Amino acid sequence: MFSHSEENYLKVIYNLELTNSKNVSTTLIANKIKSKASSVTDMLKKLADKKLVNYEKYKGVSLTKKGKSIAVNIVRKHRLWEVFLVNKLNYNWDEVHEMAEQLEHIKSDTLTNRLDEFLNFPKHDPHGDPIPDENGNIAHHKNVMLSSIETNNSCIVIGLKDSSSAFLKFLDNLNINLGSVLKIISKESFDNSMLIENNTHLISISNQISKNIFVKNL
Amino acid sequence: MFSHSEENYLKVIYNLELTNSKNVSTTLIANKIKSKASSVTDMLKKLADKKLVNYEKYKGVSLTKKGKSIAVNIVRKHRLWEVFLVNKLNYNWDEVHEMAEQLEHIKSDTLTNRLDEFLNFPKHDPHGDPIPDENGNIAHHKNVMLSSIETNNSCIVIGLKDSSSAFLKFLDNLNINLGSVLKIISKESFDNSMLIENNTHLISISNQISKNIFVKNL
DNA sequence: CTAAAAATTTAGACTTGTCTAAATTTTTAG
DNA sequence: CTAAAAATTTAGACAAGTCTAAATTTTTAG
Repeated sequence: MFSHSEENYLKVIYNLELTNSKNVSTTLIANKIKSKASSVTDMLKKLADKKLVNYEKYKGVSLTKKGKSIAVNIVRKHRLWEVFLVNKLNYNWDEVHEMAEQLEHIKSDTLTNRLDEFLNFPKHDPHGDPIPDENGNIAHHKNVMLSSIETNNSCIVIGLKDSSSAFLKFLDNLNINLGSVLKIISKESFDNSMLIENNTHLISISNQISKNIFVKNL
Repeated sequence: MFSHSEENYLKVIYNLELTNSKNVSTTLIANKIKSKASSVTDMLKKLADKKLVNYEKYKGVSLTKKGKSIAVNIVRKHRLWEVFLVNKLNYNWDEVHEMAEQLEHIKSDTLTNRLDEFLNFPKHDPHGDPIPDENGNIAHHKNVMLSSIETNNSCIVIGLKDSSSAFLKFLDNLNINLGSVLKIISKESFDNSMLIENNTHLISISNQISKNIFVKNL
């Protein structure tokens, strides 16, 4: 149906539409997939021919309904395979991205849904990102960041904005995971760092970090 | 490391070396992968440059040690994924080949071995074919075919020579599976068909069928 | 507003893997 | 043994996807 490469572009455009503006620029895509702007232009034309993106020269792209539906399906597969790797094969949350990048392109009408069932219909992947259902419906985080929680309040970690391997390992070292309950002890106004309590440990967290952790107020 | 296509050629050459002569011909490969002889010639040259096959013009190919080791690893992954699909996702043995063809190309140093462990180190895939271990060691069937069993003897089904979807469905209909115990009631000399007993059922089986079922004498 | 900078596209080339048609080699039948 | 048939290789073409370098358009700074 669609090539590995086409699927990758659609997935990347989908993710960039969520985190950036509505129309995604050529350069942004090129950086994300580590290729060149000229290569991206070529592919955008092909995707536009297939009615998967809305593309106008020099104006960037957005996904069409059809393109979005394909992208969401790739995201669904990526996240389900991540759950499989962590829950069934005992990988750590920082180890699964590359494998899932490959597994997300496996084509089968039924495999994804059987995997979903085998994993007990998980709602979130190991980084807290929501998993679209069979029909492409996907819940979205409410944008509550750790940085916005008030002193003396407690919250629970529900997701991450940046799921790079380096960031995940860093959180592991601080003993912060999905579900961790954090209490804000104090906030420093000069650098916006915060002192938080995680079980018995006191941890100082920079603003850069606290702006990348999604939480739910307790 | 190696492309999807290169891996496929190596796997096919490996399988043809087992079932056919030592040197595999261009045409045989072309038929197996449904491409053209000229395409095969091109690829054989590339594989020879990479020291994965021994290739001499007009003489066919054989795998080098390196080529064989890659091929065996692909076969290992293919068969482990088949076990996963049948044992964990409840697919039937005739439904898994195409998915496994895709999954066998997933590249990860550790994934295959973790999958192996998760599946409890299975020795055979759902069609009775042996699964190579981590070091590439692989058991081979003793070539006892159902057709060679004497009247009044019993045997147990341990594997199949032809694992095409059609043949697998056919066996399903006769209620013959891996592990089925079959008793030979009689053999017809004029067409070499045999009458066998499977639990309570009497089944007549043509010689073409009985030559494709591996068994172990009881 | 305008010139320089940045972003984007175009043109042309390259790689991988495939194909058709023609040429060559090997095998086979008589 | 030899001519026809079959198998194999070569030559040249093509599609997908990528790249560099040059041209063009848009954005930005003053």
